[in-house]
Amino acid sequence: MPEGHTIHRLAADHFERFGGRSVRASSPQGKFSDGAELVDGRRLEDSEAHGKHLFLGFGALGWIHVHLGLFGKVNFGDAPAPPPTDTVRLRLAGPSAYVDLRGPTTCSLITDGEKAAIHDRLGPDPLRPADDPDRAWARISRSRTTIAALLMDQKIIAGVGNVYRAEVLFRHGIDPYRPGKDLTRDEWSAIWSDLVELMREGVRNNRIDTVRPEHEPEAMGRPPRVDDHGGEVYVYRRAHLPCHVCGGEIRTAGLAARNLFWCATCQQR
DNA sequence: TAAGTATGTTAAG
DNA sequence: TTAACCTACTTAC
Repeated sequence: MPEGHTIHRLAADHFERFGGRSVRASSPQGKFSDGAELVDGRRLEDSEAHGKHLFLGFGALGWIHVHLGLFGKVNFGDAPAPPPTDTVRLRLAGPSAYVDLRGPTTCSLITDGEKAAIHDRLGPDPLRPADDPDRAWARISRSRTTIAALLMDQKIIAGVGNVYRAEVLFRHGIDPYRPGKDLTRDEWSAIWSDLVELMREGVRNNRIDTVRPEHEPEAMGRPPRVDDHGGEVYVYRRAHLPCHVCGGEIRTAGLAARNLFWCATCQQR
């Protein structure tokens, strides 16, 4: 269940378990049999993430490109690997560990050139240290589209999904319906650096936590209310519940085919 | 058993 | 704007 932090964590976890070693590869479900056959016995030489895209490098053979989509899941385990279930698109197995990939939107073998084309159509990623937030600002500051929609557009900024968008807008008191061009440069700088911190912590903990210390359950005298995805949040999936800061009712609405959550009191135009 | 839902994206209309 | 795709889990009947 993937926003960018999940994918960066997966890149690190794959390399930690399989990096520099040859792996056995198979596709029990069948849709990646050709690719798995080519990869089988090769050495994992590199792993990389950009936004929600994962790349596993096998040298001259190319890269396995994985996108989890909405349903994709990855499951690591220790050797010996049990028999795979029939929905496993890709299993990689080494001497000490295995990993199963299920339900991805994309799992294919690509060339360096195809990988470069994917990077080209993605915006800067808060988790890639060299990436430049000004590239996103150039688009946002000229756009009449709402900031909530812009934050989900991977061409503009890569790796932010429905949870981070809702939470970062709350943390900065910005109405999700505000047009991008009405943001100030300072607001954008603050959003970007906040995303860098939040998403790095997301990679470390493998979950999304966005609640500031002073609003944490212990500090507020309320019971911990951890969302299904695993973290403590202000607004995501908290429709009709009281805002942690002002007590007002959290609102929800559809925006760009996804559920948006916000506090109309704390988040102003 | 069926329906509904989910941290996503693309393509068709 | 809508449908389609991929999986697993929860809830309703």
